[in-house]
Amino acid sequence: MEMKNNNLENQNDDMCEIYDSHEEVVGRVKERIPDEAEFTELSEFFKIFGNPTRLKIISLLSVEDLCVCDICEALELNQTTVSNQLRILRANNIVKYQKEGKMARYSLTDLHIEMIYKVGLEHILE
Amino acid sequence: MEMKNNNLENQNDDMCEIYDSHEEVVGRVKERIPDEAEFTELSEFFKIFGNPTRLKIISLLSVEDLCVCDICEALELNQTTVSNQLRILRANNIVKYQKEGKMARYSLTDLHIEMIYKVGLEHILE
DNA sequence: TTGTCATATCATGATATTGTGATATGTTAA
DNA sequence: TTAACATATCACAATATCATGATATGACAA
Repeated sequence: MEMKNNNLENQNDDMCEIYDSHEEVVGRVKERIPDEAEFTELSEFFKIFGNPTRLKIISLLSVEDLCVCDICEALELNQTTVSNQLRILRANNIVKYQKEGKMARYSLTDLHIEMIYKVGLEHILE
Repeated sequence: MEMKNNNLENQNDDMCEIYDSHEEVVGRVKERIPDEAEFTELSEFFKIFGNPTRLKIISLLSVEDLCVCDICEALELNQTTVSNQLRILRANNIVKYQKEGKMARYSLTDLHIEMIYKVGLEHILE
């Protein structure tokens, strides 16, 4: 298709009254988006929300802080699965925990997590 | 480990002054979370945000509506890649489009998308 | 110490997702 | 008609992610 090479030369002007030329538009929007590294980091962050088990954990913790075994019971999942997902959630700064004897009490890192979860839920329910 | 079978019998009471019994807690939080189907749908929805190319498209469209070739140019990606990701974004109700001659002008479906994107960005930048 | 419990880590096969080349569709202009 | 362009779909190899079994760690009780 060789779009890249041709695109700037053969602009069709049939919509210039309504919209700016493509060249102008492209230049303008390019300036206003984050850089590569931030997109990578952000996509890693959102990837965490893209798994039902992790979402369930986030959902539980948005109600109240819980230890691992309570999460296992509430979700009827085995301990390895929950623990593995908690590790991923921890590594991505989505949950934090506090050791209490042999237990580990997990909670959400901050309000952003709850907001994102709730806005998403709102979106799919409407 | 057989946690499931033992858990209800051998509750350790050493934290009952501070926290409710595990049984109570588990019962209570279980009631307050969505059902299986909603978690599946929500995770499919969030999965879309977990890819840098799609995030870039969302980011561009949060600045202004764009046609496919402008997106290709702005992101320096080939047309197939962009078109494929746009299909996924469409299928998941994240972008919509309007045909204008041979062009297709894409925009974000609603404000939820922009909110989620921006809260996420805020989270990783802090 | 030894045992048990709560949790974490490692390894892995099954499955899903990625970007992209090849190709198709549909629109406009000549 | 034919050609050129904008966009969409298909097919696929490379890569990533999943849940889970096996196993390790670390705390407390006996």
